[in-house]
Amino acid sequence: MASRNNSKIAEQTTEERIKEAARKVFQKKGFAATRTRDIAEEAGINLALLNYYFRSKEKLFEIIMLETLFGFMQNLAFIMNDDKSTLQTKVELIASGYIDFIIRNPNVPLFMLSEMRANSGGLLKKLPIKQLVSNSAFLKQHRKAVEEGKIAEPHPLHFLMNLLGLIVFPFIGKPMLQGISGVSDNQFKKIDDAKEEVYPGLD
Amino acid sequence: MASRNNSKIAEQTTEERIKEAARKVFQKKGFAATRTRDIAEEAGINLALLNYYFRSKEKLFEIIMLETLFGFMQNLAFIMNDDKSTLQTKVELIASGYIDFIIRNPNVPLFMLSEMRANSGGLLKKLPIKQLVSNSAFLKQHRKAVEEGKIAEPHPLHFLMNLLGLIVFPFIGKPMLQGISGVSDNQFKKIDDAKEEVYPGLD
DNA sequence: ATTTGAATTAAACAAATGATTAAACAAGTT
DNA sequence: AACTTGTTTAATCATTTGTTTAATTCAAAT
Repeated sequence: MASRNNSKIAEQTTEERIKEAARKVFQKKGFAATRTRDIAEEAGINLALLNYYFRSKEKLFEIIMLETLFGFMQNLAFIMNDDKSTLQTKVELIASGYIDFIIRNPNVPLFMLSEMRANSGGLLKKLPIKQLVSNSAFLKQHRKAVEEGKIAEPHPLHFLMNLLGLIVFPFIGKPMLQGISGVSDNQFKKIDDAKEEVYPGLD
Repeated sequence: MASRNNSKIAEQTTEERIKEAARKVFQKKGFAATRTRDIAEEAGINLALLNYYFRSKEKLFEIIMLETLFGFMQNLAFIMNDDKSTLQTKVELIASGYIDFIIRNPNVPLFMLSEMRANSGGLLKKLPIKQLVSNSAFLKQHRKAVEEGKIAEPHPLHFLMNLLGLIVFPFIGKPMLQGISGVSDNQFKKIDDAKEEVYPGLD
């Protein structure tokens, strides 16, 4: 049991500490802008430990990326596979669930979108989300709603993209729009009412 | 028309060549991931010329960023200040105009969103877009439409964000959603019909 | 033809950065 | 105590990267 380092911060192994710091810094600044020394400092550990536990910056990043992707997805997949909830409810749940998620992890959306482009598009294949989505209750309900003429957008992926865009964009676009319009910060507070703006014609 | 070096690449001064290369690489990979040597190579010039014409990587980036911002904005501002077009038409114009813009500059949205966060939020203040938007015809028409109950979203900024999100997100989210769902590329081709999906209940 | 100044190049520099090494340390085992 | 094993640290290495310098080319002006 050499794993207890009671001296300093926590009931937390150094490996966890490094990962947590890496997650924080990576998500905030992206892979390229992150220096291993940033992570080491944030974690309060020696630089060499990063390479001791994880072999390289890339390896560590890949782990963080996968975990981030997974955390982002499981929420969605869970809701989409609920047989009991209606489509309307699902949309609301996805919206409110993701809004909560983004509030807790403000940097994740842009982080994922950015890093997915440059580096790690292939990482998605390591996650079993494809099946989770492809035969979900959501898909069936959506198809039915389209047939009944309740939803204009026939492609479920477009529907999902539009929904996610409505949820995510106010957050990632905030600094830009804010800079443009010079609107104050608390005017943005109401953003989490966004769920009521999402496809209001649904019900 | 004397000084024409028609032999090689272009009717283009090296300074322009560097800027063009810088725009391309910066927009694609972001500031941190871009090496000055990448730009030099892309431009087909000697590395030192980059510092000869533009003093540093930062300076060059700032120029590219400002120009990108401006190009992204002037389109919007122009449409929003047209007194003759209706709000409905404006929305359609903004949508189709931006879709065209994004198709021509696929990397710009994510580039702007990413770099705005980390580096250069203050650059927006160097552009006279604030006024252009704040007393635009769009704003008045939007207010009127809200009073008449034709638009649910009362805040023009939210309205704009939702609109831009609907336009932009399918593009920047494409690699992600595509990876998740494993959908083919040509299924995404129809994306530019997005304008018809934007606030369909308006008319 | 010579001069002049801008444009361009090859080379090098200095700082940053990812990674490694060798030694020290702590804790358990014999 | 001596030994082993996993952990940590300080120092260093090797490469990358932004920038600079000094020399060279080139085109126009004198």
